[in-house]
Amino acid sequence: MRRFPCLPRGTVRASVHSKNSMSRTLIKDALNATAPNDAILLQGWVRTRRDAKTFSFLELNDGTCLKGIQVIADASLPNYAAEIARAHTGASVEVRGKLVESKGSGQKWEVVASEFKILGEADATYPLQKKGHTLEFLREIAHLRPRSNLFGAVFRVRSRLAFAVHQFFQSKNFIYVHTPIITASDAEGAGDMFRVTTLDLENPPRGEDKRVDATKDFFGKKTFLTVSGQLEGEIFATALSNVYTFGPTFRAENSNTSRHAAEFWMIEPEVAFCDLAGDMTLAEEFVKYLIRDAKEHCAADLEFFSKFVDKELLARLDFVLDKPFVRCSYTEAVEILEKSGKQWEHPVSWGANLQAEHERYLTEEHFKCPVTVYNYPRAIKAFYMRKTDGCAPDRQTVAAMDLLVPGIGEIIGGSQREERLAELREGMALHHLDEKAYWWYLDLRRYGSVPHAGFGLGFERMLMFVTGVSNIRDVIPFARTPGTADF
RNA sequence: UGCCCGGUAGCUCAGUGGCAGAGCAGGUGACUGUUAAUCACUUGGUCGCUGGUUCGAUCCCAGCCCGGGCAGCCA
Repeated sequence: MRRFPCLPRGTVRASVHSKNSMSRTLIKDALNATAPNDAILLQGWVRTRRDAKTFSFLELNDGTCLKGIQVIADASLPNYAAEIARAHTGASVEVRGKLVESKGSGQKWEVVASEFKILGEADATYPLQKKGHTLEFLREIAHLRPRSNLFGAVFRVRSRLAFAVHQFFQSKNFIYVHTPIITASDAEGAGDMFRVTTLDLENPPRGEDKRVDATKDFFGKKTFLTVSGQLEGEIFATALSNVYTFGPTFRAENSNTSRHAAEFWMIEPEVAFCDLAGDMTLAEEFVKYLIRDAKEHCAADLEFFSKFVDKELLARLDFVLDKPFVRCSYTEAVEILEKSGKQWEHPVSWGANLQAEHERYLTEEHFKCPVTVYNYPRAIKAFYMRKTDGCAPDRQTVAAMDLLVPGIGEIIGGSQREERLAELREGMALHHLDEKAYWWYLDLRRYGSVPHAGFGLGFERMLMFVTGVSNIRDVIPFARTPGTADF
């Protein structure tokens, strides 16, 4: 659909093939009208039809907002008998008529049709019914589910929040960096990677040792889909000061949970001249900004979620906005868990990773609030995290932090990075990494190194938190999970 | 990948070792400024697949496939 800049905001030229040039009004704008309108053109999909003796009610939705608009099609319309019978749920239609104040209750405006045309019929096999469907069923018809109330709302919020991500960082003078999707570094430690290759898998080139010869591959070496843009982000942070990435991320783990996907979108800010405390503050501000933005710009959609998905959603979002997030060191967290008197499936002890049950207890039961846990044992965290000064030898920690939220668990993971060359090399040795593969990363510490920190926010997990939708597959247009890459 | 639960009409589900059920959707009719309208009637089935037990299996057993939940991995 072509947009014409001369038209008022929200109007779109109906079609270059139209008999006349009346502009399309989006249903969102029609519902927000401040005055009646004698000539209006609506285009959208029929949600439901109710027939009276001498006319029909049609509820029309075009995805621009949650609500549909009520259209009155009178039996005196010349094509009424033929067309109205075809106006089933799901059909696409074009309506010309008058926007008038509704005689019925339940809506302010409605459209009395003077012309009514079915553009695309939807017969009885159309899978979306007026009744509610299970999320599992809707996943199987991911090509049609955006036409449902829930998924329309989810993807409107997704779009808005993606925009808000940029607004937040741009307003703080962060530079947006496009880090590569294809990467040759296979030891970032963030999980299994998808191999990228153009080699003939049936008959790959082999070296003298009979092993597949990766030097014959497209890039002359083994390559993978990125699991994180962080290392490249650090390159730009140590040049442009404040940067962020926002793009797709890939993990080839065989994870079958409601909060893992093989392809997801991650936001990774990286801040030069910043320590862990500053990193935690930025994370908290960021999360609150996104929530506030959704509440402001997606109010109707959020109300829908709180009515049909999670009754406590709005109260929880307000609560999160009102309170400062709790900050709790790993060592304190372990003490809390040990003193809780709970029977843990996974035992708690200093040095062991916090398990989901532990994280859930901290954020949902003990603090009842988002919690940032920081300073984790060095042995269980990544090589690039900054070694904490002055630790007891058997309790060495690094400046890592995880932001935990009720219902979802970890939504952000971040750290202050090790900026000291000697300590970084020590960390790499500890994790058995080959320095040669990271020569450029080490160079950042050789030349003008600065303290810096950053984190990764899982965009879909944030959407789950904001919408109350409890499965990650339902906040991604087309989810990629083990065994599933449909559409 | 491990543990657990499920798969019966288009959808949501009930059910039984012996003729396959309901609600909704669809169809027909009635009624109505209706709001997931209402009322009456009505069409609709490879009971996930394969094999086994049995006179007889949708039901019991085994294997497989698919979906979901939880755990691990993490964002």
